[in-house]
Amino acid sequence: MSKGFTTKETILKTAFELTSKFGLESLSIGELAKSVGMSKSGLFSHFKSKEKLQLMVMDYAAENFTLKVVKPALTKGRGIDRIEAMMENWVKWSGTYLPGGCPFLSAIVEFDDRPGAVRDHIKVLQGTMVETFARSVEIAKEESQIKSSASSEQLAYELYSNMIGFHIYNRLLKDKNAKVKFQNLYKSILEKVQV
Amino acid sequence: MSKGFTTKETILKTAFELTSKFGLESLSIGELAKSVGMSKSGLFSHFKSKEKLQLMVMDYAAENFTLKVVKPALTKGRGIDRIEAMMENWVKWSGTYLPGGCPFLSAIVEFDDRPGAVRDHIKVLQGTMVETFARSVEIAKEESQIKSSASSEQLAYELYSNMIGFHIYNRLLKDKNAKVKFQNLYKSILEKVQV
DNA sequence: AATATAATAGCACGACCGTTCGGTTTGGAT
DNA sequence: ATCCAAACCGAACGGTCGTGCTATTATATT
Repeated sequence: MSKGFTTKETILKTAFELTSKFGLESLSIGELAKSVGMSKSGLFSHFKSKEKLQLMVMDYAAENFTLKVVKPALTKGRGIDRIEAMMENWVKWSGTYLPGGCPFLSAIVEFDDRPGAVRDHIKVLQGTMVETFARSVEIAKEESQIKSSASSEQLAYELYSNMIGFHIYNRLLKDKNAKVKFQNLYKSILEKVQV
Repeated sequence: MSKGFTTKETILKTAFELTSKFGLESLSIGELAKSVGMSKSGLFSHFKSKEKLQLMVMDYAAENFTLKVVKPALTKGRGIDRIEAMMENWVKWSGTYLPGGCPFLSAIVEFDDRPGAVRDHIKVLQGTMVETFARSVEIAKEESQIKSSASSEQLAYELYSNMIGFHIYNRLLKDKNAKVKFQNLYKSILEKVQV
């Protein structure tokens, strides 16, 4: 019971890193086994199919995101501070913590045209992530820090778009001012609706 | 001379569509040959390597983007009208013209961690695309429609992020209001700096 | 119409893919 | 110390991948 759990965790951690670097699609069982240092079949027996592995990697990534981005922001008070903390945590996550690109983004673009369990799962995970943003905006509205007329769905969309934009500017274009642009945008997004 | 050119164009068109649906990475020569209706080796001889094929597909996509998004907007007058036309053309391109997702976006996330000719090429193409946006903002500044204090680089970033955000909301999350959110954002981005 | 050249097909190659199976090693409970 | 189940390995399977090679067919030029 214990041993199996430990190695499975090790596998998922390595798989998470490989996915960040090369995408969920290119994550091959043979290569993963080599990275972990065990046999292909030994690794495979932990997951009964590649699809199940992919699903678990996405869950691992989601937990990681919650742990590194969402949870630390909860120590901040309810309102705009918390939203800004989540934005800054995201920059750190995307820019320094991850060994490669955002595992969700690659999964999204790789699977949004392939119907199946993986696609459905990513959709759910990204949906809850967007809802988390929308909820934090709602809280800021309850605290009278954001105009009650503002749409939390719209704001969540704007914050989300900014995150993806930063990621591409930072990773592909290697824009040195990507972080500043990101901060400028989320601040002006919030200013616009601030009471 | 003529025949070769025609079939090569046919191949690239099909490859462009397959890339839109499944990504540049998953574009396999065998599958592409089957779609076009010719033999694997016959198709392969047109491109001396898979990498060259990928580069040409990206060029094809860039031409297509220019043709469908940038060029039609040039009929509009210099200034904000033209910027808004490009935004609307992009929605049409991304939402209705393409058979799948944005071929650039998939290429970006698939290759931003794989050094090589493909990565370098995408970087150049996306760079010029962003510069096109920045340039159209510059023009609007020359026409005194946008404050001269506004940073065209910053605005290009904001417009670009919005485009990617829309794409994900529309394709993965299947948000029915994605287009409205997109329009709201680019309008508020432009309003903010309008003279 | 003859000829040179481009375009395409067929076949084979080594490598890797996900998956299965039979056997071996290992760890924890009795 | 014994025993059983869990963990792991090695080898092999049918497929697909990109890429050569040789031969054949179609096209363009003279």
